[in-house]
Amino acid sequence: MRLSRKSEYALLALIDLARQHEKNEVSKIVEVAERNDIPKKYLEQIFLQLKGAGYVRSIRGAQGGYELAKKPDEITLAEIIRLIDGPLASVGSASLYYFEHTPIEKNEKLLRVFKEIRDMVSEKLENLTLSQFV
Amino acid sequence: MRLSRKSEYALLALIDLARQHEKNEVSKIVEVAERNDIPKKYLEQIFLQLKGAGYVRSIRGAQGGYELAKKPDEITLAEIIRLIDGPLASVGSASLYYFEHTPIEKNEKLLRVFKEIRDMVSEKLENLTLSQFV
DNA sequence: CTTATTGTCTATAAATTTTATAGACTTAGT
DNA sequence: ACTAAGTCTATAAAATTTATAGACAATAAG
Repeated sequence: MRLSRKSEYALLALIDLARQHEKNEVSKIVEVAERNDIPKKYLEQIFLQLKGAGYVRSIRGAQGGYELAKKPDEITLAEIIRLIDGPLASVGSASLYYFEHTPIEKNEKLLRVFKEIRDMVSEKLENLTLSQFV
Repeated sequence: MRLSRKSEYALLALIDLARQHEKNEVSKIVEVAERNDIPKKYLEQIFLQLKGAGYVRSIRGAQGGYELAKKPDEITLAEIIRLIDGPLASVGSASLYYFEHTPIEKNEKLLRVFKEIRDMVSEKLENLTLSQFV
């Protein structure tokens, strides 16, 4: 899978929150944005999406901000990338979570190769959590 | 990396040519297109690109067509995908052939993960040739 | 030597995705 | 009240993907 800029931002922002998590601190969007060179307005949207999926919690109003909604070791790279970018697989027809028919199915051996690659990639990303990157 | 439809078409078309290669036969674009359900006009462009890169040869005029310019076991999946889609890596900053700076470089450990994934994927695709799929 | 067949080349278009930016609104602390 | 922060929805600019169109060039067959 190709990571979008948005996924890269999401991972960096979550790791940032994971660091604050250790200090039991809440971060404002603008702080996370500045620390990681992420456009603030874009990060707002990303956090909303992460919040909708239950990875972060927000506190509104003055002195508000964001914090992780789970422990850093309970959030894997795989689920974040799937949330933001969709399939980990290289082709839709090799994807489990986002299957769709694509021309490559015409050649079974070829399809098998991309399923094997998907397996290697998922295995790796599903076993890495935010806690490994703080 | 995410494979584009175009890459899927290119692989299928090349494998088709590899089959004809065994019979020492030339294929017309329209034949390859029909056998593999590829839009003919799109396949024209793909073949032109593959020709430019030296993977296929064309014979012009009546009774013309396309054939492989190399032996099937001399063409790897990796090089075709790189030609059509660019980087195998998930992020530009983990790519050797198409390196570019991206935000993820801010976290070295994270970058290392995507370099490891790139290595696994390249290793696999560089060791598979068209001959394995005829 | 004319015609039919097939590849060549370049432009363009439609759709989708990516990468944001804008601004009005809501909530909560002081 | 006022200010600081998150919320929500719309929109836009750019890039990429996925083709389609059509005029042109080369070659074989009759």
